[in-house]
Amino acid sequence: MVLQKRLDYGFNGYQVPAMPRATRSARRRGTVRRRVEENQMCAFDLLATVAGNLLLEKESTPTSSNTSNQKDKCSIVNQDEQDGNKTLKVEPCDQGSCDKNFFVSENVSHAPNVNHSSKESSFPQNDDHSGFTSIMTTSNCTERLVAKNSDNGKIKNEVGSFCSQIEEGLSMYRESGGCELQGEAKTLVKDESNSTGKVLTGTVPDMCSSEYPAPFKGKPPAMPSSDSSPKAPLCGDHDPLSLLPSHRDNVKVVSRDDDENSSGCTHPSTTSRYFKRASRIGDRRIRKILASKHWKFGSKFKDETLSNPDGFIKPIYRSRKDCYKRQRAQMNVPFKKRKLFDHSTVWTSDGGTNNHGFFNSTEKGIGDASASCPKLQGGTGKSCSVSGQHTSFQCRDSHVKLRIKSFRVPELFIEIPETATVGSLKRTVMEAVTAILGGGLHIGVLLKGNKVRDDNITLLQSGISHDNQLDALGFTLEPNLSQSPPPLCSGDSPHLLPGDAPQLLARSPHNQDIVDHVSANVPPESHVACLGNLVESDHDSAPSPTETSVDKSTTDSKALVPVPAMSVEALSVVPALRKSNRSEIAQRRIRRPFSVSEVEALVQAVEKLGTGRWRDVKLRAFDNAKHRTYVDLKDKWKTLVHTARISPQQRRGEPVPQELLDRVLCAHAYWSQQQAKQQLKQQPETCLLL
DNA sequence: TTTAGGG
DNA sequence: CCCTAAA
Repeated sequence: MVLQKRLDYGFNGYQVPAMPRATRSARRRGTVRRRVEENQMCAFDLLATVAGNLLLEKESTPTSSNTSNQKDKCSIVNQDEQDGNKTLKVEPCDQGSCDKNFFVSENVSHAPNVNHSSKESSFPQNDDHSGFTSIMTTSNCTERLVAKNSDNGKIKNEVGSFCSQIEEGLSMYRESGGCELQGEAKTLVKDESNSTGKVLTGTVPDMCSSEYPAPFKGKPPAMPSSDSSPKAPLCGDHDPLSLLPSHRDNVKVVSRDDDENSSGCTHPSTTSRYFKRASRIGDRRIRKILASKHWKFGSKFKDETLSNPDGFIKPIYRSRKDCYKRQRAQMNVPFKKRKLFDHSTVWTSDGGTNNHGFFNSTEKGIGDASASCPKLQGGTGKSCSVSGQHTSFQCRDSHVKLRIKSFRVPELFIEIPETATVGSLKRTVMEAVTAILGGGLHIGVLLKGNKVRDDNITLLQSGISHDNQLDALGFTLEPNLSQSPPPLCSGDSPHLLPGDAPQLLARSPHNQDIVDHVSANVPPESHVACLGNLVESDHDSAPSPTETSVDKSTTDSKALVPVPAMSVEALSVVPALRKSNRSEIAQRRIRRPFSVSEVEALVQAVEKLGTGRWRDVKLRAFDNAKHRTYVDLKDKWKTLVHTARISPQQRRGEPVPQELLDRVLCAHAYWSQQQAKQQLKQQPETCLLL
């Protein structure tokens, strides 16, 4: 069975300067967007191809019988199962079957995301900010190496082995801090973790200060630093160089750095919320800040144009770092405000000569892409609709032939300064599209407006094979939301991000230093471009090997992405590593049990601040732990109180020292009393007033 | 955005 | 942890 699909990527819409809202759902969208952004670099080349005409061809082994039980074969979207048959190949139209195969299949499309692991060794309980901030940084880099064979445009399909290679190869970046591609070694980032990483395991001195309510003064909380984080073996660190693909003629290395971490500020909100906020913020930021400022630096990059030897023009992604640095330098923004800078989704794209263009895929746009489709049950969604036609349908041989006239790209929102050139606009759009494409696309199948979710049913079973249904058949491109679960190495230490892409940013996980942009090191003229992608580090000590949180994947991406022109590998590789199937955009955050040290910190903070001031508690004791929101802390306190009241036998999970539980009860009682007193005081007052 | 609580 | 009403 051969399905030939021609893909025309159309924009569902893009807006120039319009920035969509920020709704609660932004969180999800933000996440999605983030993901997209994360991977954006991915397929530049693909983009080019897309711009032209793409043929999506699916070749599946023909099933001789209609009753083929081989479900997979019928599914257009692949699943996890690696079935060669399910692979979608994107090929240039003119070549019906050449070796250029872009694998779009999900199987392959797992981006090598990295996990990030972060670890906070302890809660820095510094009072506030001064000393160190925590940050973890993990940058996840999404990296892609794409090899291009310039000859004849033939691309070698080396996906299988390549994927693994890449991942490993990338890891090297992290360690060495430099990558060498094609004989060019560029230092992208230095991993400073070793040098700067100090583990803070102590108690915060001030905790014992007089602030502590009288009742507790007597017992200054001792902070056991139980948290020493064992360093897990670095997974994925292998001899990178050897693994790096050497055959690529042209490798484009793009590094994206997220500066989120660099700011070093922690956000009180949940990670997922971060995204939401981030995206929103990002927009705002883009709108407001970039609009006015970006071109300050914009000019700076003007001259940077990179073109491949073979005449391929490669857009260079500059790191936003520069921009951000300036901004930061200019403003000493208070904690809350600084948040705004986090997760900015904007990166300056100077595709060569102009860098005025900023591309921002808003949550909505991207989010819709992925999210809306499923919702489109009534009919094909605007953004998701794909005009598809079947050129022919042959029941007899049980082959379904489809011709997809065009694919619609989910909404793209682009903001670009008025002063930007048309060329930059084009590039910006291109980048936006690339970002989406590079994000590891999923193909959605819509039948009469309903999304066909079950990939295992046959076309026959789904009804797609019915002639009359073909008109109702639609395909959608969906951002790949799936997260790549961190490798099994659940190292607490950030260094360990096993499967991760090389982390470009210097991280000092333990001391949680602020990571500054390392990307600065990258010479402008180098082919290494940095895309600014903010990395959200959550250095949580939570070892969650199985973690697949969206947040993480989205957040962590810092990447150095070598993107060779038109390489199949890029697509196949990147996506391949990615975990799939989680199309759910918003996933429940992974569970991260509080460690004893965290509990300690929490108890200490609550003893001091009382209940009801969770934000302060967060700031005080968990400022570095981005993944602990004040809500989380509040919830934890709730459970702690509960735990303290029940018998030890009934308790589950990591045992909390009785001493701590006692303090919990004590503090809880104390503050409850205080609260009651407060109310009593107020009662009379109100009465008097009345 | 935070708090406070229920789920 | 999530979700939300309230503030």
